[in-house]
Amino acid sequence: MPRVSEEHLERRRAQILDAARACFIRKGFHETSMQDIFAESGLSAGAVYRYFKSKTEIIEALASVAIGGLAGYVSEVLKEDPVPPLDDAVGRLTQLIVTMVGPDDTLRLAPQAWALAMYDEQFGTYVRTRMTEVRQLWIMYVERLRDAGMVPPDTDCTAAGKALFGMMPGFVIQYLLVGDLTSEEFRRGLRSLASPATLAPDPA
Amino acid sequence: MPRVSEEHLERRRAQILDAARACFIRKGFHETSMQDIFAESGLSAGAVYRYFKSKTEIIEALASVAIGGLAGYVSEVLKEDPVPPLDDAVGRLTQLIVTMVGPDDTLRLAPQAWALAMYDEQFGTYVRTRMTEVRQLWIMYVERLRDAGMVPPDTDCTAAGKALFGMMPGFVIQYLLVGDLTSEEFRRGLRSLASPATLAPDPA
Amino acid sequence: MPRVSEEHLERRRAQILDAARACFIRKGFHETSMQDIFAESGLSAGAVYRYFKSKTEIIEALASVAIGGLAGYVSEVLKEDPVPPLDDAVGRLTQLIVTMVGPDDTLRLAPQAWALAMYDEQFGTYVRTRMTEVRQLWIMYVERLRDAGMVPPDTDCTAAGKALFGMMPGFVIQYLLVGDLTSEEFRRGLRSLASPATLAPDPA
Amino acid sequence: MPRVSEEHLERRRAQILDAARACFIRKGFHETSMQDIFAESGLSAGAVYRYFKSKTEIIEALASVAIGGLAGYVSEVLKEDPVPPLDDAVGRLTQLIVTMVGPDDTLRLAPQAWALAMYDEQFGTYVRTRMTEVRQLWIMYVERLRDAGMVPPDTDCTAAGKALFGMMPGFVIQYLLVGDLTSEEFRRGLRSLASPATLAPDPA
DNA sequence: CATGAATGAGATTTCATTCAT
DNA sequence: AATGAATGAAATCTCATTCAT
Repeated sequence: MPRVSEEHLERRRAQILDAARACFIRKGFHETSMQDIFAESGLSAGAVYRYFKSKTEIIEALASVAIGGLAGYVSEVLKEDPVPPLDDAVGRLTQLIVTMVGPDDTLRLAPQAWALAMYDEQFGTYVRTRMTEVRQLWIMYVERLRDAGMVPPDTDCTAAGKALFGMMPGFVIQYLLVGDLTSEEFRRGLRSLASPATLAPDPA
Repeated sequence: MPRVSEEHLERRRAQILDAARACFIRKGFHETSMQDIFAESGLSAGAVYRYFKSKTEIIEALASVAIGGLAGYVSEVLKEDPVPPLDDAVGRLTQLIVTMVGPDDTLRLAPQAWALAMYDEQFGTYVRTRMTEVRQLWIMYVERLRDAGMVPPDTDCTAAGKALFGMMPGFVIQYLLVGDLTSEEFRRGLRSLASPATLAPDPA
Repeated sequence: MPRVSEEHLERRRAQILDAARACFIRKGFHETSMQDIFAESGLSAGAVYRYFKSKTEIIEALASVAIGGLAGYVSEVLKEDPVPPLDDAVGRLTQLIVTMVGPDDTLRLAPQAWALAMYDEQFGTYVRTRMTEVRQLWIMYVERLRDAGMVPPDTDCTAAGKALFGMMPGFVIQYLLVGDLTSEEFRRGLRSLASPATLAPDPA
Repeated sequence: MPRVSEEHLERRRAQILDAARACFIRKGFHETSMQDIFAESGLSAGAVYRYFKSKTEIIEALASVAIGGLAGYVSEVLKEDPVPPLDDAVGRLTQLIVTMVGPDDTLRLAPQAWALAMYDEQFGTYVRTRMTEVRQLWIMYVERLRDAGMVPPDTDCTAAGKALFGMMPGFVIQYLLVGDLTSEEFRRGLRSLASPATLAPDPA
């Protein structure tokens, strides 16, 4: 069935990734065997290996999406003009996470991707790079808050950006794993904490 | 025959867990083979299997520590009297994470444990339970903040507790995986954000 | 449909054999995959299979040439009139081997063909037949030496022919594998040994 | 069944090599599957892989013996004092080949080993080294013939040694593959050719 | 208590070959 | 005539686990 359209090839790749994603969510990267993927996709071994040259390549394709999938949207929200208030920004991004998990479950693989990054040198490097990029968006966002007078002029924007970026994994874990957290509740929680009264007296 | 001291048994178990931990950190749960653990521990297959009846049991032993290891300390800090300010509480607990990673690397397994919990029914249940317990401590902490007048009386303490609890995974990931975040910086970041000026106007 | 010239077909066959030969020399018959041959020839699977109905057929086509390729020339030299002296005959045939390896490397497959003949019933029969034919030429050559008075009248021509034929593999191996033997040196070596003084006293 | 004697280990290795040798002779290195070796040896996959870490290692173990197996004996014969006549030396070594094929068929693998050496870089180097060593014995043998006055004083001993060494592969192939040559016949053939009358007139 | 040889199912990947287009 | 996607059996090797010693 040769001489096949570019679109056909693309569909096949998607078919394989869909199958692999389903398996990985159900059983994990390593407990999923290639046989599982053949069965789930309805393709033969040879067919799958025509599109991906190893299991690792499939894992990395999906894990990369799980890690980088949100990046574009984060940028969109955080660069909005005028600069959105913090609870809006966080609330909309967590909301986005929720809606994205729906149609394309890839985000459910994020914890597995973090785990993989902890011991796989190469994938770890990729993940660190992507995380640093996205975190940089948060840092720039805090700089804009500062320029807008919404945080004090002497704010350590890098530190604040790291703290904000750090809210996302916590939301993801509670949303995906514990399963009892909504975007709205998270936002509400944030709002109540945003007061100097919660802080230790300034050391200065 | 036997007649071996309780202490001896405990030492053997520790020896095996130490070896397994080192392997798991280096290669991950599933890429680590039992033979890797035999080699790292200097024990024979038979010896290891006398103390743990399967690889799963070893994984679960360590993953449980990675998940629950901090629980006791969290309680200590959050129940302190008088109730510590938010940045103190968070700062001390992230500090604790940092110092705990030193002597006993088990915490480095936390991301792998989260990942495992995503698809392993039984372990997932365990993790959810433990997380909920620890999160409950944060919720109670917010209630004490409220009683002390440090957050408004109408605060949704559950929501706020979830938000606070959610800071921890973000710190862990940035600390372990990206490797460029200190406890002090995280705290500083939090402090600058704790202001109503960062928030959208109250919808009410 | 078709309407393709005989010449075209012949060219395609040659193209495939050229590619296969290159692969076989580089990687051996069995380590070479059909996909290697497709790539080397620049043809598709379907195209190759139109001209050869199996990998075995390709191997046999080339192995046969490797075994039988010299036969015609051997005959030419050994049947020359007047009968050439032994060192001339051997020298010219080894020389021929050397010059033949140049333009068409097929001879480099000879050791693989011998090996194949050792365990492949059918190919072994073919090789035995061809070897026996060529060896017969050597035997007839010795008979002519005898008739010309160059070896004693009671010479066992069969035995002597086998001994002479046996020089060829030794030359091929040293030439192809060790790579430090020339036709001229081989001939010189032979000359110095051709003396009754090297022999044990006649048992008679 | 641990804590096993050195001898047991040695027996197992031998058992595996025996099985592999039988398979390799019957089907060739590459047509023999590891399953074939498991079946022939009566051992499990795991057991075989405890003793040899790859199929290649088994092939090389046997191919090395096939190549180097005779070396010790060659030395013994060629260094004998007084220096044995050429037909004796060749006759006794071919005789040795014949008797060695009997009890331990490894020699039957020689053609496969030559073939392998043609394209396997590493094994090729090994084979070249061993061949050069053994050939050196022949060269030294010719030097002793010269010193004993059995060949002319101006003999090119290297060339003559190469020619003599070259008789062996020819004998092996005719003996193993065609199967109609005896050591005695080969020797007889040599004797009849050892006369200056067979040679072209000296060019000098 | 401890050893470590042995098991054998199962993992990933390759490969000769076919056939719809 | 030619393509090349697809097949699926089979290849090599690994691994958690057992049990005779």
